[in-house]
Amino acid sequence: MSDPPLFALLNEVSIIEHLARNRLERALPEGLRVSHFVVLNHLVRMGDGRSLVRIARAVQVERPAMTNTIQKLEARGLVRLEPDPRDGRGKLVFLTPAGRAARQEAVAIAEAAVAPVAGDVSIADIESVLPVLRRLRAALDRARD
Amino acid sequence: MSDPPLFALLNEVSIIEHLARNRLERALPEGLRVSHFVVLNHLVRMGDGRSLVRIARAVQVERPAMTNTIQKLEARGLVRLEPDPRDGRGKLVFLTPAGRAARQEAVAIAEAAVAPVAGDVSIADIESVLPVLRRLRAALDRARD
DNA sequence: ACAATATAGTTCGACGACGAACAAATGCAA
DNA sequence: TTGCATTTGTTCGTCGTCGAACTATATTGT
Repeated sequence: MSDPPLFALLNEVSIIEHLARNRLERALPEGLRVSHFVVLNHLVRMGDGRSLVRIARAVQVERPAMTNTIQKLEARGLVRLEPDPRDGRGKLVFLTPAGRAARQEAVAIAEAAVAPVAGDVSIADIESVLPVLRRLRAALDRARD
Repeated sequence: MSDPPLFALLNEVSIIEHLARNRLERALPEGLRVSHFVVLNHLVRMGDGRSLVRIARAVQVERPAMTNTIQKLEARGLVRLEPDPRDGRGKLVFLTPAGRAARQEAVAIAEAAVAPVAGDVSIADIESVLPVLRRLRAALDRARD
């Protein structure tokens, strides 16, 4: 009656994701959602000037969700849009200075939010686990239609 | 400019959760949501005759979400409700035979859905990873207000 | 016993994400 | 070139989850 190991793993993953997301959501400044933070983070780390679809694919949301997120970020002045000079359909997303500042602040908040658990999971633990998770992620990504 | 290891871990977790959830959602029979499946699964594994709040806490959703989920399950005849004889406010949730059958079918579907990734992640991999994740989950759970 | 507080379940309004469908622009094929 | 399929970003309708607020019942403190 016990679960296959992969189920147990996905179950843990699901609960961790939920707890971490809720925790971060509450810690972030009023109105800045986790989805916004993820996009800001992505743009800082991978470079801005990317199209909506490209960002959407990278952070695993559908295009309408990204339209919504980017509109919120633009309304907050954290992001600026320009038409793609090479593709009349596309828009390119650029970070504003305010966007970079907000991201930096959010990272600090996020670090503080997860700090309490750092004592229970060591760096070595994490690094032993990461390769497997990356492989799992890659496999799931590949298996996606 | 690189992430703290714990961030990288949570990032992988978040993506894996998203991919796995989407994949399962599409594989499940029409109208049976992942949230429904999670509840059925919980009742089979941990025993039925539990209250809504208790189930809600176990599967990490808020009470209104559980009210909604249980109402859907009841409408489908997968679950039956009885007043708690020891607490006039409470309702106890019981699985119906149809509910157990639906769960069994859903488990088979879920197993088939994740089968393609089994080749990339061995049982040994999973078991090496599980203890760390459980510790992380417990830490996050404890740190929750 | 009785008032104050907490808890179970629900309803409500807001919000984010999804799939479907659309217009505009691009790419490909004959 | 012209016609068809693809892609980009958007809008729309639906749905699930959340927090706040409410009723009814329990529990606690005095």
